[in-house]
Amino acid sequence: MQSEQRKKQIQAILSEREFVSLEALAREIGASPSTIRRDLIDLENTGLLQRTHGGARTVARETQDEFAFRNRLQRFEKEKAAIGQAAATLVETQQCVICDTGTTVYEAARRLESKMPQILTNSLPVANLYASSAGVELIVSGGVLYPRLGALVGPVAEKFFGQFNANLAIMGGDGVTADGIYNSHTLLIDIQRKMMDAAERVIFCLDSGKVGRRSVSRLCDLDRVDLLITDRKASPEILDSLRQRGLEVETV
Amino acid sequence: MQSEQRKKQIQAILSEREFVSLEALAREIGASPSTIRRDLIDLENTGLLQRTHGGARTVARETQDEFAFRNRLQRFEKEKAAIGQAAATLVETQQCVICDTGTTVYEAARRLESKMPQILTNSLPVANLYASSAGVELIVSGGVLYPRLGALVGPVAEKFFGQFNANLAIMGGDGVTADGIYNSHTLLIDIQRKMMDAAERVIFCLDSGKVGRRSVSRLCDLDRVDLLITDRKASPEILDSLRQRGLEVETV
DNA sequence: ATATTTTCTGAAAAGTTTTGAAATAAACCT
DNA sequence: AGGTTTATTTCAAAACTTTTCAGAAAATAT
Repeated sequence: MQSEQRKKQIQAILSEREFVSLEALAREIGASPSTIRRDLIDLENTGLLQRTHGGARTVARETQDEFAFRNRLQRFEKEKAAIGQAAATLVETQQCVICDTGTTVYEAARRLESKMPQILTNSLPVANLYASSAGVELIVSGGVLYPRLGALVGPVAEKFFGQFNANLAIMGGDGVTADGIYNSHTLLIDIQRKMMDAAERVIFCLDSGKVGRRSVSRLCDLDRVDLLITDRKASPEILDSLRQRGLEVETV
Repeated sequence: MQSEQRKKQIQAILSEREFVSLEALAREIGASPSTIRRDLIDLENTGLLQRTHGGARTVARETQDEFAFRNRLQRFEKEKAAIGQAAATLVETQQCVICDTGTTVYEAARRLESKMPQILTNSLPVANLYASSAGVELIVSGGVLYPRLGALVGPVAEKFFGQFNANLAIMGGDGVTADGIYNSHTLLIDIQRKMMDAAERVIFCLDSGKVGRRSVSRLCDLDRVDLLITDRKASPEILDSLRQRGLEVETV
């Protein structure tokens, strides 16, 4: 059997188990340990696995699923998509839009291509959306990458949003009550405030699971928000209480 | 049987399996190994498959190519990987490394995980590498996304690299002669200079196709470079002329 | 239609790369 | 520390490629 074929087989085996011993590989593939070892060296050099004593293991990150957040997209998937769609229609051609991190904002961002917008973002997933599209001008804030979210955080990101002015900010969060908007990621809060300061109009996109909920950190009062978009499953009582506080609410 | 007919058959076979041995092809098609081999050479030259020892494989592997730049990775693929590997070994644990844009630098960057480095970069592909890896601290420069390269450019990116100090800069380019390093992407030049200023040690990774070549813009003199890593196919005469100018050159 | 040139094919010789085994060195475990 | 397991190095055999060449097939010219 040829080297290419063997390497493919090794990768297939490693995609199922996390670790394989050299001995097991040699047995399963039917080649000598020396040969397998050489294959492993090659595969390690191309970054496809990690060699260990006695075998090999998968390299830590899964190159397939870019972001852990992709998985979270499952919950309220349809609702998030509808909210995103509604937010995207509020953007006019060639406007400058700030896009926050989070799945719902991501759903909005991916529907903006036809508007030829200028997008300011600290979200790596959003940046990747338009990485090979010439129609959208995408400006990425700098910052330290916060792995779980794919968000750029820290002083560099914060300063970035202090420099610009935008027509619109499409924001996300983890909860909203009559007391204000909440977010569980404390690192993001200061950046989100700067985003809101920089935008003429602030829109929050929160699925119904977040309406009426609080989270660790309070981001802002409701009067800092121009529009909340959520879905029809949200409790009407709570939405009423928000409207009474002067917040414009749209349900989709 | 005609050559065109055989080639069509080879492609049909390869569209089903990912790899075929020469022997199997010769048997299935009913031609001598010599003939099949010549067909494979032709098909490889037109980029329709990749020849290997003992057979051929489809070229369309790595379905995850998020970026157009991935396609360019085909040329000098092995050389770039080897150069990247060599550059990665120069990084010590927990060092701070600046990673430029470009495929060769990308190959180096993806081999840094075990070094637990702090990476500063304006390359979106590099950022994505460690988007869900906690072991690497990744700091992304801000900037306007230049779609074709996945690079962040402009004053934000330039200023970013002016703020930091790093142990090492792993750089790419489009050409090197005794007159200096060249790059065809003018937008990147100013940023690259800032990267080099910020690093204690500057390493350029250029495959042999770029040795002895010039390009539109001159990036810097050779004395700004601490080490050039290239592959063995590079012309020895030109490498000698570079060494005579005091440049340290490593071939892999 | 026939002769001549050109291209293509398959086989053999010469040169590389790859492989598995043995010897040596390093790493791991208790 | 001592014993065991795993890696690295080394080397000859095997497998594969490239080169070369003569004959067959195809194309072109006469």
